Amino acid sequence: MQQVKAIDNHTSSNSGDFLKSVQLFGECTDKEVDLLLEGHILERCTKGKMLFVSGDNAERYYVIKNGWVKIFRETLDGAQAIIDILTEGHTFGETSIFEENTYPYSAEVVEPSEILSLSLRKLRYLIENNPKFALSMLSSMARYRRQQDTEIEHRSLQNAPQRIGCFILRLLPNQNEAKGRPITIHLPYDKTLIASRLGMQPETFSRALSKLKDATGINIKGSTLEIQSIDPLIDFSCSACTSEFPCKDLGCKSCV
Amino acid sequence: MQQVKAIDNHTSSNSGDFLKSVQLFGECTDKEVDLLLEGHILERCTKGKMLFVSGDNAERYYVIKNGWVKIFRETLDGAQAIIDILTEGHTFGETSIFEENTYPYSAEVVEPSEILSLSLRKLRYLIENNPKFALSMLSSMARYRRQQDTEIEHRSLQNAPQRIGCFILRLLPNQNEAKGRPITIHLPYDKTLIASRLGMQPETFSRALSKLKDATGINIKGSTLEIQSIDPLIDFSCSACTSEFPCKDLGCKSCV
DNA sequence: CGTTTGCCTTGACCTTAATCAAGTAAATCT
DNA sequence: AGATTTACTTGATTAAGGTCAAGGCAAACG
Repeated sequence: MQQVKAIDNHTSSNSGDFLKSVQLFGECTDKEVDLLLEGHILERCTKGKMLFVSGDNAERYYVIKNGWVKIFRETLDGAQAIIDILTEGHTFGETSIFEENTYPYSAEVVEPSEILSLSLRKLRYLIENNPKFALSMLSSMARYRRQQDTEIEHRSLQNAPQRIGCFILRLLPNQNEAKGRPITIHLPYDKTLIASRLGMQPETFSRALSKLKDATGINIKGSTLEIQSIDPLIDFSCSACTSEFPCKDLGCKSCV
Repeated sequence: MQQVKAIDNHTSSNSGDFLKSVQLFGECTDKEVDLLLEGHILERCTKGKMLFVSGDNAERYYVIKNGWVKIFRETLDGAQAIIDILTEGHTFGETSIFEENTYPYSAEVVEPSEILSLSLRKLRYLIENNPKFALSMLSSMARYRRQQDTEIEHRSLQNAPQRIGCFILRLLPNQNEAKGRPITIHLPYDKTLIASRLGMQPETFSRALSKLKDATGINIKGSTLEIQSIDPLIDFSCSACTSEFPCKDLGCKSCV
């Protein structure tokens, strides 16, 4: 019993530290974090786990501790529209506070992940009673909104190989430091999924990736990419973009 | 002097009523509305007027009383990415509170419009001091975010004629009442602009519109559309969409 | 009232990406 | 290890939309 409690506390404290590292909760007090964490669940999920389906009744929201989660919707005939694919430090499902308590999209784990789920009720309480937190939340939504604007822009201005190049650049944790030196990166999830994330077919992805290789000199071995310098990638992809590199608006791990 | 003041009050009161009719400000008290309106400017703008350019220092945000405003960004070589085209009751520039006080996009009036501009400082004050208002603002941002999600979805699931059909359906002020009866509508701004709003070339728009005409039996005379029944339009466009008609998420006038 | 301008349409052609169909590589299972 | 599934690649073909060029039409202007 004692032991179980100790473990609980430990877990909770870990999750507390993690929560504070998420931009949205960065300015919360210990007391607030404790409130938010009441009844929290930290789940280790395998690939394929559906967290919720569009239309489900929403009582919880989610924070990704690590891994990747696909946010999407489906038409009646099964075509998927991928809204976003999120990782470490991102939250989802929290806007259901404003949507009659249903989820407006589905969420599926696409790589082994640790996912924290928390009570929407407590989140709502915090928003309603702490103007400062409401401001954090607004700021976080504004950031996401800008990101989606950029997403729409990319779809209309960039072609397939350029979108892939841009996607790769956004995988770099610190784009400025990456300048000029060779890097090896791993694609974070299936190529087929990257393809639909970028709004193209798997075949197109495969071909566009080799065009990108020819154009920028990157090296591809399965899901491992060797990049001698990111400069050619920047030249190739960012020319069709309205913002300069490094792309502030985009969802790399460092700009959660 | 007395007279001028009277006019000012009158104007102010008009704008006050208008502001309260906007969802974002719907729950504001008279006192709050007065605060927001301090130093407001109501400007009658002609087509082509640039309200601000991306990167400009942001001190004011805007509310459209009537007319249409294009929100966009440009690449170095002049290609435009249209983020949105807004009308009556929509606000823009307000997220600059969270963006180091610069506008992340440009705004241009595309049809004769009356535009109200207000102080960002006072908006920020209200957000920081009235949790209820912060909540309204969050709700408004969540609504917009859902709209952008849907926009991304449409770009990937609908083809050109379907996107036009969907655009037309969203012009109807009350989609449910429109069911089954003949309607005449006018395209709200230039076809070329509608084309880029929908992410296609003017030539493609022109051809796609006649495909839509063939498929749904609508009648086109210049910028006037005669629709006997919207049902064929719904069948044609909404089949490639994840939400059922009427499309709740979308920016028709009635869902500001 | 004719001319000009800008907007729109149409036609011909080209590029891109989607689709269809095999084939290969890699991972998982037994 | 061999079998089976899944993910990925490659080739051939097709369709959708983009591009280039020319012409029509209507509103605005002199």
